[in-house]
Amino acid sequence: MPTPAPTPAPNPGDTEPVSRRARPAKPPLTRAGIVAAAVDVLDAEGIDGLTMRKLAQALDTAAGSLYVYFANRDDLLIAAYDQVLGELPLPDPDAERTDWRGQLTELLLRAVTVVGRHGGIARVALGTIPTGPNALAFGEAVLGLLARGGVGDQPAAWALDLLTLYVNAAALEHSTYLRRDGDEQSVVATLHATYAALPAERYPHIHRLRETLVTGDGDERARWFLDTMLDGMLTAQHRTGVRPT
Amino acid sequence: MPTPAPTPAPNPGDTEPVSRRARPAKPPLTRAGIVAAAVDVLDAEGIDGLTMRKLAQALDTAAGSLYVYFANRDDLLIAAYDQVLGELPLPDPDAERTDWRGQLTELLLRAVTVVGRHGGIARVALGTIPTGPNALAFGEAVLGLLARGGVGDQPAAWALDLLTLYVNAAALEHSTYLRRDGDEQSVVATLHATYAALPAERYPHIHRLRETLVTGDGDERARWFLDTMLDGMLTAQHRTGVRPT
DNA sequence: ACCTGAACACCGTTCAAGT
DNA sequence: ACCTGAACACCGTTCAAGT
Repeated sequence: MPTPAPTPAPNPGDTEPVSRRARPAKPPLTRAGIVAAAVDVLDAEGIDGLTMRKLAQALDTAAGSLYVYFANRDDLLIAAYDQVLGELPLPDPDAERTDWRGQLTELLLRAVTVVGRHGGIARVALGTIPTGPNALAFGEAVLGLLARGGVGDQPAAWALDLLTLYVNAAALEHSTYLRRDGDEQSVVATLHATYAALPAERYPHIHRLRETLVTGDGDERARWFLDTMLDGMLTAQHRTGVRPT
Repeated sequence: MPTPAPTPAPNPGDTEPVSRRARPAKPPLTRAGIVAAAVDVLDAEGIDGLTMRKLAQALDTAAGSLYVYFANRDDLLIAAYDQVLGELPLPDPDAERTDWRGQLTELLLRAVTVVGRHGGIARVALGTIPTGPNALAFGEAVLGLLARGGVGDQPAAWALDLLTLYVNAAALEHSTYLRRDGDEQSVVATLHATYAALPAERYPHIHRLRETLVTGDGDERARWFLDTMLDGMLTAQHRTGVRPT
């Protein structure tokens, strides 16, 4: 809620007093204020429930007013995504050589949690490469940790792309688990039932792995992914003689 | 129950052909026919352009009729996704031990291409685990190849999840490149310009890697991903003493 | 059993008119 | 410069009524 600025002292040259008794002169909207409200609506209603009209209502304005600050709904969603990413604490880039691998793991897990808790906003970052300030700061942090691990330039660049993709896809999946209709357990139970009902002759591997396929929560899978990925990258470097500094 | 009104007296000025032969008794709709038409609309208009009303128009029926065959639009999109996956040729599961790694790579690349050429349909497979018949067949094929490579059960299960995620995310990205507004080159050029414009002091790693970050097309990145992933999985197995059969 | 047309309750976006 | 209200051109979904 924006609080009206208190008038400090009667300024002689002030052009202010226009006597607007009709309404107590709402302060103008701002991009920041709109984005903050957008995240609130997002959390309450999900990304599909975040409509220009509902957002305007939450801000006590008309839908058309939003177009002064955002070109369209997509533009607004992109801003909301970057706002959400801003909740993610990043490792200090100047910190001395602590455990880069552990830090990268924690950063990745936190990113999935943060993005995944905001009603499917992850969807706007899939299919495009986010370039908002917080997305860039995240990228910079990841590249910094990879560089400290001695990962080469091209692998690091591609790894950033892949990690971003993973974070958003995992976050989106997490979002769907958090929906009203069913928790993670029931989703997993349904999936398991689907696998268990398959004919073993036609789907021998799925049938054999029907338990294994649904084993492990998001954290466990994310850790496995990152470990495997980094092992693979370091193996390749070992082969080509590159060494961590 | 109200008695149906008797047939009204024929209107003499009626120019409308009363005979039913005017229209040759349209055959009833089918799920398969609707899905096929849906993919056509999808290819022409993209996933956001695939509306129940446009699809009905393409089928020369009313939008409401579609709800006899599909519970809602999401249900239809899921069916369209599986239909698209059906275009993907799968390796013969009975083939004798040929190059499993090469086959897996080709399967992955083809999957990205096939799913990516259909107007963003990949989006419906992100955030959920597809369980249509063709999605299951794809999963069975991937698990088969991994098993032939001697990959353990849990890594194989998680790898399937990860590969599915990658295919759909990469396909979605590919779809956005194929949109009318800009080809891949212009998207990449814009991204590169964004990186190049960043202050080097605040984003040293991104600035240093501004060229490297935009190097490599989808194929190259997919190959790198799979190679790295498999290297990592086989390394871990090597550590724990598991051996390919 | 299936299809139709109309209705309902919404959308994003634009724009003349106000302040 | 910003906001408002109304309008435009759409949506997904439901349902009584027809065949």
